[in-house]
This record gives sequence, C-alpha cells and structure tokens, in this order.
Amino acid sequence: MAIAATPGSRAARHSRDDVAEAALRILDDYGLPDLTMRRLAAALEVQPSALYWHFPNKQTLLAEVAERIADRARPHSDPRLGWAETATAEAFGLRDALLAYRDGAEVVSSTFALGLGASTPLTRLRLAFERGFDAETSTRAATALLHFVLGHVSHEQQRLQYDSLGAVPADTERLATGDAEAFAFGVGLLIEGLRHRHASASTGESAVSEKR
Amino acid sequence: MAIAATPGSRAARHSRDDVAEAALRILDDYGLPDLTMRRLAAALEVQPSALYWHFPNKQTLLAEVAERIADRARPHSDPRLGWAETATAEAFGLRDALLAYRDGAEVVSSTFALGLGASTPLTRLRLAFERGFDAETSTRAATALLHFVLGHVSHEQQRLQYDSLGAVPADTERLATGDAEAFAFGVGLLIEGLRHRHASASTGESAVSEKR
DNA sequence: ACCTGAACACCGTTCAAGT
DNA sequence: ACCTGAACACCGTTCAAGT
Repeated sequence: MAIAATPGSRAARHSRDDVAEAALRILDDYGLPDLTMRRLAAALEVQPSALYWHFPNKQTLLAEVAERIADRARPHSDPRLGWAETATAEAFGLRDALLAYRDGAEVVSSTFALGLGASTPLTRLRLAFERGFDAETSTRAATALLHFVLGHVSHEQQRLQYDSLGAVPADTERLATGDAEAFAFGVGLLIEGLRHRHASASTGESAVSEKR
Repeated sequence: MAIAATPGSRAARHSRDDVAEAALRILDDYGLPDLTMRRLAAALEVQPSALYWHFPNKQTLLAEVAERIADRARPHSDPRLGWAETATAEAFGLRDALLAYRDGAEVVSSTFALGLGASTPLTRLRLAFERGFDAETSTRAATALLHFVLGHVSHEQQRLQYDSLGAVPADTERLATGDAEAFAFGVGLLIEGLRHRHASASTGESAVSEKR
C-alpha cells in the first residue's frame, strides 16, 4: 500500500529532525500514552529498531520533543521592561506554549524533572530575574516559578482532556478563564513575594527601583 | 519453597490493605519503575490477575499508595499559630513525608495531576490559609504552594537517586542543605507574596494582624 | 471472598545483517 | 548513512473457572 519515498531503496529514509517532528505530531494528535516507539515507527513507515539509529532511547527522544514545545515560547521580551514584567511575560508565554500541544506540560515537566532538556525555559526565567537580582536569588526564583508553571499547566491540561471525554459538555469558556486567573494569581504571588525581598545581597544594584 | 499462609488453600490470601502495603514496600525498595502489577503479585505470591480483585486498575492502586505517603505528613498543627506559620509547617511536613519514600514525590504528583487522591495535602494547606483568607484565595494559594512543593521535591528526589548511582560520590550533606534552603526560599516567596495581598475581599477579618 | 490459568494486545531495546 | 528481521524480556488487563 505504502509508496516508497525514494525509489530503488526498500524503506523510507529519515533525518533526526523528521523523527522528532513525527513524534510531535503523534503527541498532539493522540496524546502521550499513544506516543510509543512502535507507533512512531509505523507512522514513519519504518521498523521500530530504525528509530534507535536517530535516538539512543525513548527518553532522549522525549527530551527533544520537550525542547521543541518549550522553545515555541517566544514572548516579545522588551529590554526596557523590569524584571517583574519580564518574568511574568515569560511565564505566560511558557504557559501558552505548553497549552499549544496535547500533554505538552507533562512532557516538559517530566523531562525537566529528569534533568534532561527543558533548560531553555529555566534560562529565560533566570535571565528575567537577573534584571533585578543576584544570580543565586534569580536561579531560585526561576526554579520556583517554573515548578509552579509546570505543575499548574499539567493539572490544567489533564483536566481539559478529562472533561472533553466525560460528563458535562463543560462550559469551556468559563473553565479556561478560571484557569487563567488562577495561573495569574500564582505567578503574581511569586513575583510579589520577590518584590518584598528587594535588593540582592551580592550586588550593589537596587531591585526596588525598576526601570520604566 | 514458599509456605502457604493458610494451610488447606492453594494460594496466599490478602486484604486490600496487604496489597497497598506491599506496593509501598516495593516502591521504597526498588523505585517506581519497578512497581509493576506482575512484580507486586510475585511479592505477594499470587497471580497478577489476583490483584484486580482488590483494585480495578494500576492507577487506583497508585492513588492509594500516594495517599498513604502523603498522609504520613502530620506536622504538629498548633491552633494558636497564624496562617503563615501553619502553611509553612504544612509545606515542610509534606516535603518530609515525600522524601521518606523513594519516588514519593513523583507518585503523589502524578496522581494529583490526574485528579485522583492526594486531596489530603491540598485540604490541609487550604485549611491553613483559611486562617487568614477567604475560601477562594486559600484554594488558589494552596494549589500554588502544592504545585511548587511537588515539583521541587520531585526534582530534588530525582537528582538524589541520579547522584547516588553516578559520577561523584557526592557531598550529600551539602546538597541536602542546599535543597532545603531552596525549598524554604520558594515557600517563603509564596507566603510573602500572600502576606502583601493581605485581607480577603469576602470576609471581614483582617489577615494583616496575625495571632501570636 | 479471593484466587488460578490462560490468553490478548501490547511495550522498549538489542544486534547482526543488509544496502 | 540508514534500515530490516528477529528476537529478548517484559508490560497491564480480561475472564472463565476454581475453592
């Protein structure tokens, strides 16, 4: 049934990028539980073992997928903005990116917890906080905020699909805005807490006076 | 080799509690990836299918396990304490409980994300915040704090086992105190943020003046 | 009430071999 | 450089049947 992509050879030939992109599609269309090596191979019209030429194991593949999801987050980072506005924008940008793919938050969250990939969002948040604080404070604040974002959006996304296949047709509009509000509340809490810890110990800069 | 527990019958006979407790042991001794239905059955000297008389599926079993881990958190909650001290104590108590079992944080985190079990920690945190805030604010603050705790401890625990089997023998003491400090920082941020949002909108009580 | 036996429909990963 | 074929060592779950 299948037509060989390159005539003269027996099977489809793919790049590492092809594999990652196909994985992203399966994830978005069918969800994380359906993203198996065998299924991915089938989608690429290839034997499962072929995937191991491109990636050493499934975990590495997932890390690559996570990075592609997270890297979709590109909030317009205005250099004139203060740390609080920048970090808030980064947090919301990341949330949007995670919500853009089915099970996006869980993929990023799990690979982040494993210490693989997903370093980009952490770095971006850290840079935002470094507009007002020393390195250690910024790292800790970024970590705390990232944990909140990943946990919140995972939860949110999980509930979204649960609702979509069960019980009430669900007042989607209302739920979504409720989630957004709760998210904003959480981000605001972290930011506000940091604001009242003003000024770092190791730099001479004052974090109280924000630019703009 | 195995001696039948009840002579006259062919296989061991267990209660739902036995199964959950055995699962907890396997989790703690070998980790979450090794907690399979087949392995659990073997530990109980029973066929895998026997487990399905006690639990409808693995997810329900894991939810029960998560609840038992989380319910180990029993910080001495002094009724004279204010919301901030109470919530902080709850957060640290929960961290201790999660750290007490291998992969404890991940088990609780994943079942919480799925909307099953793990409601006890959320409730306890909510009650703490209700000493100073209205219901909605308390729920949101509790959710935010819980997400941070689960994310942080998952990460922390993951790194602990990774280090334990790799690279450097690791300066365990130093790492552990570093984690505790970062944890305290995160919790403090949330609490501080909430403090500056003082007083709820729907109750007449003031949250600024804390008891004690 | 609690378990067996047997099956179903899957997994991730390895590795020699092919082109 | 990229893939096949075949195997290894597993999974969770169902269900009729046993005691």
